[in-house]
Amino acid sequence: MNLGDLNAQQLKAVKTVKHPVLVFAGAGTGKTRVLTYKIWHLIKDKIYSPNEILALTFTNKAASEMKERIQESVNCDNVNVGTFHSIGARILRKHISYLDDRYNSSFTIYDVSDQKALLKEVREELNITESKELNINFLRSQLDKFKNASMSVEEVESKANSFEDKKIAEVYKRYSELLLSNNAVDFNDLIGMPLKLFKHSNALLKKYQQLWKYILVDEFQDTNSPQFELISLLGGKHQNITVVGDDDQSIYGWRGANIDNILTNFKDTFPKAVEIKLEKNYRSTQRILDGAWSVVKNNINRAEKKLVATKDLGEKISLISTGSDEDEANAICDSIKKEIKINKTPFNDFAILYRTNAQSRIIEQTMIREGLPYRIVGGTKFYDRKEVKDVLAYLTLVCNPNDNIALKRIINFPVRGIGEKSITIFNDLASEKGISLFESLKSCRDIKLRGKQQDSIEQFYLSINKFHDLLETLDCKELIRVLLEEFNIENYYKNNPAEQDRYNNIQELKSSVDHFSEKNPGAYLRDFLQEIALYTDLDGYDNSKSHVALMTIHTAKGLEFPTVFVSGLEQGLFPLIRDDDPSDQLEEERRLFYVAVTRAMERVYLLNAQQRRTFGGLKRSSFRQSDFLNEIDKDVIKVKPYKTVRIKRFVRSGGKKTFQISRTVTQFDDFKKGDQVQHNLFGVGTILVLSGTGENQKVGVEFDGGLRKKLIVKYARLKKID
DNA sequence: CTTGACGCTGTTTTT
DNA sequence: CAGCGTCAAG
Repeated sequence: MNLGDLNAQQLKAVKTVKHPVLVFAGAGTGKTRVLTYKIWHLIKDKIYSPNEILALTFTNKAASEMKERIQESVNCDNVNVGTFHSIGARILRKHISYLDDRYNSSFTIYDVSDQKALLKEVREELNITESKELNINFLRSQLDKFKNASMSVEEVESKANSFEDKKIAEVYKRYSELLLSNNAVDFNDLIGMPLKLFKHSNALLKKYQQLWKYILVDEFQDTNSPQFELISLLGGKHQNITVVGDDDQSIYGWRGANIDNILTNFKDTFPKAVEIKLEKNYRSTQRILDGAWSVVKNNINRAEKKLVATKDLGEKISLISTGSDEDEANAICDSIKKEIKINKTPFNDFAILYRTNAQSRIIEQTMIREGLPYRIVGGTKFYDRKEVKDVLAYLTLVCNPNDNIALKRIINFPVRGIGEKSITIFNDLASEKGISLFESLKSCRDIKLRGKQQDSIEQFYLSINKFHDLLETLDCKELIRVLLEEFNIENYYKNNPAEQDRYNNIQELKSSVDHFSEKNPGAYLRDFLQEIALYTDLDGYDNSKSHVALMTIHTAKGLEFPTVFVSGLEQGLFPLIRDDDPSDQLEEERRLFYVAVTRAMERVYLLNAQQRRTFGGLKRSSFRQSDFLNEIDKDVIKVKPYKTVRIKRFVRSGGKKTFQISRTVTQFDDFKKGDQVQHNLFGVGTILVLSGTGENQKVGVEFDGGLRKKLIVKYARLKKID
């Protein structure tokens, strides 16, 4: 590393230390570079020592990449780099009981499905299971809203006027009580509770202000109000804070991200802030940037800026309109094959992006049929699988016996003959005695149950307790093995031929525990559980493998690919608009489009379909093309005609003559007569004759200077010049 | 208490 | 097309 590697603006961002710094860093302008160079600079020039630096990111992937780069450059691993949520969890592990002494450091982090399970209980308790309006998803979104706005239960209660609002307030209250008695927190609490901690204890705040003397924040445009408040508190005293972000890439408004944090709030809170704009783009061609900009510039709420490419103009953006989602997928696969044929591009140069996860299905099927290797990043996560969650619930309960959600999940798995009725009995007993549900299992002998049930409950209770006592002495690696054995979980799957996938997933879980335990010697089981709770599928994504990457645009943020396909450019899908849309939602969709296009280094394909199957093929809906395609600068677009021809082949089966659609051939000719082409050796030429198609296409070319050559497209590295 | 069949409903994006 | 809840039968 060398400060000479940086351009003037980057250098200024790195060297400005004694002021708050706000860096507007457009896509591909070296945002991560500025952050890592700055940390390197702070450490190397002994301005701060590594453990005095706190760097916050939004994804684990960004955090570990930054860690790695710091490790390489200054060879130290004690810089505090982490996601907001993981740093929050770390603070809570130390101090959570200060907030309420019924909490302890073994608390569980609830994910969405745990939250839903808890809300289900609340709905039953409050007798609102009949209400369609107060459904679980709605309630969850309300709780999210409250917590993103740092509203306490009391505040919500006092503002509730209508019957419905009062019910929602009741839900919030009961939900919070149950979290407490379960010794559990939700995702929002990982930010909200440390914030509360610092607000309540000035001594603690001071301690952390002295501990973390320099703060850096990545993707600052994605911060929500509690996150902004948290860094304002931590950095407010010493004012040593650098935030880096791009308002054009703010795409998490629905999660509470407040774009005003980067546009105005930072400058209001830190009036001495130095503002720096990075507008030199090192990633994309000028046409790609122009195309992306021509759409996002229609937003009203944005800071005025325009990226300049350091690369040349590049190729035009291709627009392919197809008749159906199947054809869209075909067009993508054909285009990939063609690029591979002509340019010898490896598979991992391509990314296929979409607005919703549901779109991946048809593309995936087509990729399989065409024999193209692919990898879906994100979507349903490994740790969300039922069997994996079951085992995790065992581990969770062992760590935190107060966790009723975990307990209920496994009390009858594998089957112990304990149903709803028995649980109610234990529940009553627990509230009568004022003990946890788990503790109430101890008294199973005093309860009207069949002897067999009593035996199995007693066994269950004693075993969980035993593992709980072993937590400190047994390594996670061994613990999971003994546990799987003791509760007969592994055999349950192993002996059932229909459950082999699940058995394999359990094996994979075991190896992920091993991996964790080797990477973090001496770590507790609860640390593993925390890592999993904050894990996303992106974290395991390795783009060095030769696969085409399929993911949502949200997941793709921060990544780059030579060639990017953006599918589903249809009004209603992208932009995805609902009936009750607030107008600023369209602006966020535009930013999402901007993010999608600026992932590309060399080539962009925009695709849409007139008809698309929804609800797994049951319904077919028609769409008109996306408004974004009207907004985009026509000069950077090249419309590619595309049509498919289905070949019907007659087959005989059992005397009956039927036909099959054997293959979809796409008329997507690679070269036409008269095309201008570029050859590595022979230079520029014109195509005179053509023969064969697809794999075997041959061309006769006359190159400048009169040289005539006959070439096989597959081997000649011909490039078409637009 | 468990199992299986059936009908309903919902599709944004994720730490 | 799921994933859920409900219901009836074993």
